[in-house]
Parts: sequence; C-alpha cells; structure tokens
Amino acid sequence: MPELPEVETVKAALVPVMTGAKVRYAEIRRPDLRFPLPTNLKSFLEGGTITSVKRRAKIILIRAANHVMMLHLGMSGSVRISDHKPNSQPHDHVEIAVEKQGQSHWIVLNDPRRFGYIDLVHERDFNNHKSIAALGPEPVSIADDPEPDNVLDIAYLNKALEGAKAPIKSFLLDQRQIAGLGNIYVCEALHRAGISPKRKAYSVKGKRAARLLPAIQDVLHEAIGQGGTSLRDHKQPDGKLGYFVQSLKVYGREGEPCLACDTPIISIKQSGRASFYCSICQR
DNA sequence: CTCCTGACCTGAGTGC
DNA sequence: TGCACTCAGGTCAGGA
Repeated sequence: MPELPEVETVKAALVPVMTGAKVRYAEIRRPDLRFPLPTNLKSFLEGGTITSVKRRAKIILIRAANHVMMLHLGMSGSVRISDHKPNSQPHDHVEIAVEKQGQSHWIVLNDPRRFGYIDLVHERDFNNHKSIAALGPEPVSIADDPEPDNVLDIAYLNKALEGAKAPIKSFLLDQRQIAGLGNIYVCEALHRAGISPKRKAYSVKGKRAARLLPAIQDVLHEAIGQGGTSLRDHKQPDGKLGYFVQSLKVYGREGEPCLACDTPIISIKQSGRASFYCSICQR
C-alpha cells in the first residue's frame, strides 16, 4: 500500500491517541512479518508511555523509554484505530491497547502480504540502523515532521541527478536518493513535470529538474491533504478511504486518454514495476 | 560502485 | 465452478 502520503496519514492519526498514552497491553499474534518481530516487543510496549510518534520516509517511529519502535507497512499494511476492542480480522498481527486521560484506544496492525516489519532499537543506535542510515532527504516537511533540516532542495536534487545512469523512474524510487516516494507518486510527479520515465536521470537538469522538484512536492502535499490514495488495501485508520485516487492523472490509467492531450496513457515495465505515462506530454 | 532481476507473500481479477 | 495465471502503494540479496 503505502507511500509517504499514506504513511503520513496513518502517523497523523496515531499522534493524538498515542502521544503521552500508556500502553495497557500488547498482543503479538505471530512471530514474524517480513523479518522476525523483536522478541522484547511485548515487554517493551506493556506498561510504557509513548513519548512521540513521528515518520521518516515510509517508516513510522514510535518512541518510549529511550527506544524507537520502527513500523514499516510494506505493500499491504494498514492500521485501524478504534475506541473499543475490535473484532479480529484475518491478518491482524499486532493489537495494542492504550490509555490517555482516561480514554482508551485500540490500535491494530493488519498486513496480508507481510512485507512490512517492526524493529526496535535503542535511541543511540537509531541513526545507524540500516533502514535509516542510507535514506536520502525527505521530499517535504509537514508541520516540522520530519525536522526541516533534511528536506530536499534543488541543489541536492541537481547534485544527485548528476552521473546517475538509471532511468529517472528508478532514480526516484531509490530511497537513498529521496526518501518516501513509491510507484504511484513517481509516475504522477513525472507526468506533472513533463518528464519521460525512460529518460536517464543524469539528463534531467536545468528546466526539467526545476519542474521536477515542485512536481514531487505538490503531488505529495495534495495527496496528504486527501488522505492518500486508496487502490486496494489502504484505508485511513478511521476506516475512510484515501481520496487522492480521484486525482491520479496517469497511474492505473493505461489506455485512457491523457487529460492534457487525449493521447492514450501507456504502461511499460521498468525494473519490474509498471510505469504509466503520456508519450506526448512527457519527454 | 551502480543497476537490474528475482524473491518474499496473499488476495483479487481475468481468461479459458 | 474451477483452475492457471498475472498483478499489486516495497524492499533486499545477489549477480552482471
């Protein structure tokens, strides 16, 4: 499911119920997702008080007691929040009950494909964690989270593009270059910027690069404002859909007319993933 | 190094 | 109805 806007939507829903809340119990229903779950996850959570909920790239960071619980939703992960103990659904792997100012909430992680993961690291080791250390800058900063000191700008983008021989599509999916983009928003940003996904990254410069930066930032901001994009699995934690699906210009629109020029949208495979684009508008 | 492929896993959709 | 096959918001190891 989730790229940056979907993860941001989940994080934003967790903030008010988890920040400052005490964990009443945690139920871990299987030993692993993509990786083995930390064996001390249950004992870490139970009785602890959550100090903050943040996001870096596509990872949700839940802090307590000098530790960071890292939650990645993979392709199909989602979170439900309710004010009563929820009925168990297939693939509900973790259930956490929290209490804050006398108010109880239940938080459930569901992940059919189990490409997601949870890890737990001491605060001092966090920046060296292999999922964190190599990440590129955040493409956008939302209400100072993540901290705006590491946000993509045109100087960084131009430098990173230099000498990158991969297609711009692959470049933008690479979390070491820019963190948080995925298949939907790369396709959409390239369409907005008028750049072909097949173009070599190093050849994106000057005016093209100057269009790419705001194209990425605008599409992410707009998607976050709509609660993300619901295709199959993604729902907001309150059960609502992500309405940005209605704003997609190319993703999933193979054969349908380009909204700018009527040319049918093309789908090609690039490094195993579908790229949707307009061969006229994107050069 | 960089770049690409295949693997991981389940469920939904399609075509015969 | 059933079966085989393809495809899906993401990484990650391994090979060229």
